[in-house]
Amino acid sequence: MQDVNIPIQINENSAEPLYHQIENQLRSFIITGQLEEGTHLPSIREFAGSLNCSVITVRRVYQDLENEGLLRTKQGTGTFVAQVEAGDRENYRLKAAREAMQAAVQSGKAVGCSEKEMANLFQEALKDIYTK
Amino acid sequence: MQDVNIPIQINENSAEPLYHQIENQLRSFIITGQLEEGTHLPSIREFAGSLNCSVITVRRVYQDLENEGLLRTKQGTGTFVAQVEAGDRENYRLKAAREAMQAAVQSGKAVGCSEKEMANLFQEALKDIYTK
Amino acid sequence: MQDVNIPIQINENSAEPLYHQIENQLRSFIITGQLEEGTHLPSIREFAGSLNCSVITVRRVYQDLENEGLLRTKQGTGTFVAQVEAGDRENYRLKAAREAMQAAVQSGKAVGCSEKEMANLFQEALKDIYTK
Amino acid sequence: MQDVNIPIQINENSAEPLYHQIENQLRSFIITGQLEEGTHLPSIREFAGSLNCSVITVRRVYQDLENEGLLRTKQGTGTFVAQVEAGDRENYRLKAAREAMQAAVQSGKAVGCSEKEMANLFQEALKDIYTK
DNA sequence: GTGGTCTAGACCACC
DNA sequence: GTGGTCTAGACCACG
Repeated sequence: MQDVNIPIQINENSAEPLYHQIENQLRSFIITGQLEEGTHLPSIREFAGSLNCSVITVRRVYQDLENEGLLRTKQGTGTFVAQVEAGDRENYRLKAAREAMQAAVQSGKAVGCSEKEMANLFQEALKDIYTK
Repeated sequence: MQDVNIPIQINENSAEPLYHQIENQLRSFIITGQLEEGTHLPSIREFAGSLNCSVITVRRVYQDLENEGLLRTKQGTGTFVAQVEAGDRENYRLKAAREAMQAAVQSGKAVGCSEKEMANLFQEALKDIYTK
Repeated sequence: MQDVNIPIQINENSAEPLYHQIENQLRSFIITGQLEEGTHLPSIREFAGSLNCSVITVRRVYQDLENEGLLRTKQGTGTFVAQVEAGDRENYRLKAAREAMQAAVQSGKAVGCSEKEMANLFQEALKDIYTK
Repeated sequence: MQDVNIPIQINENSAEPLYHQIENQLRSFIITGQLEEGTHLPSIREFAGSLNCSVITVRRVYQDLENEGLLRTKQGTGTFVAQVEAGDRENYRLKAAREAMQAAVQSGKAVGCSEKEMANLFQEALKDIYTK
């Protein structure tokens, strides 16, 4: 149980809601194990200050993730990273990636890409992103 | 110049806005050539009726696609599929697919997927979607 | 799909949060079938007005129940009672009652009640409440 | 007058506030006679240490139970179990159980349980909890 | 018109 | 100090 600094990147120009951006990144940190079980997250007020947003926005993030079972909060004490079962963690980890990939292939098929073209796009994306 | 029936599929449960679903499918039909240049689209009212949605929604769709240069509206006559240059068509065709693929790979990396895992997800998606 | 009047009872003196009271009663109406699938709920503004509370409170209620899968909301259109599978409905229906009953018996055992005493308390409660 | 070890069980995951859990269990021990009149309770600090919680929490517990007349505090000496009249003891004993049972039956009725279903739930709870 | 997001600020309960 | 609830009010996206 220790307090930590959490490097959230906010994109103000994105159409994605603020609370969504924060949620997604925080979820990633938890399910990849970069934030360990029991870690004491910053208080909502503190986090709001460092993110330069409203406490309500942070509260919503914490609450949503608590509903997902990734956080545990105790009144008067703070908010902590919950215990995540190994199986659940693996499911969480692949769920977002799988959904995005299905969507990508779907939209490729919609505009008439062949399987070969899709494979090229995939290799291209892989190279672009994993060598950054 | 002929009037046509356009098979749009609406998913009521999707979080994707209605106008977006229609736009994307109509765009696909145009850039894949399933709707030929000069084709006379249904009137806003008629289309709204057959889609069982508001005329406002269809108006927005036509307007957005006109702004993209895919449609052309003639006062008092109707809305037609515009001329699409071969190069533009190819760009259009790959743009959406490429962006979705980049997003998918990005989100995979975010949750710590290895390149191999991504490749598996890709093959899985390919099989799921192209054999449907 | 029709608009309805929903008789929510607010107890201002209760320690139970306002949004909780509303949620619980609305959930009951849905899972008991008193609100049928597809029913168009009042808009958040309208409901807030008739409940004499903030729109935010109503929004939270709708959102929580949507997360539970009991409601479905479409931007610009409104909020509707979702399709509830028969099995799910039965589970929902008994879950709250079962939990309360377990808690009651637990607390009875904690203060040393015999099984016979508990049975008396149960019969007493049954008579008090079901003959009202 | 003797010092004792008091086996309080804390459930960290419960939504029930910490001070409530402790209060309820301590109250049970007193009214069931498991803690006899005159028993010298641990000091606030000592108890807080063994429960691994804040002294503030224990102070609140002692104070609440003193207000209920179940404890008696003597400056500089400590906190003791007060005299409980036989009638009061019986009232205390049944009060919590009766209230929980009424609440359970109420919530059962709210979701449309028949009296027979309630009886089944009661028997089920009785078996679950009294045979543990 | 509908819901969706974000804000500032108040007051309470808990530790 | 912590989180929990509720408020009023603004602005945007959707139909």
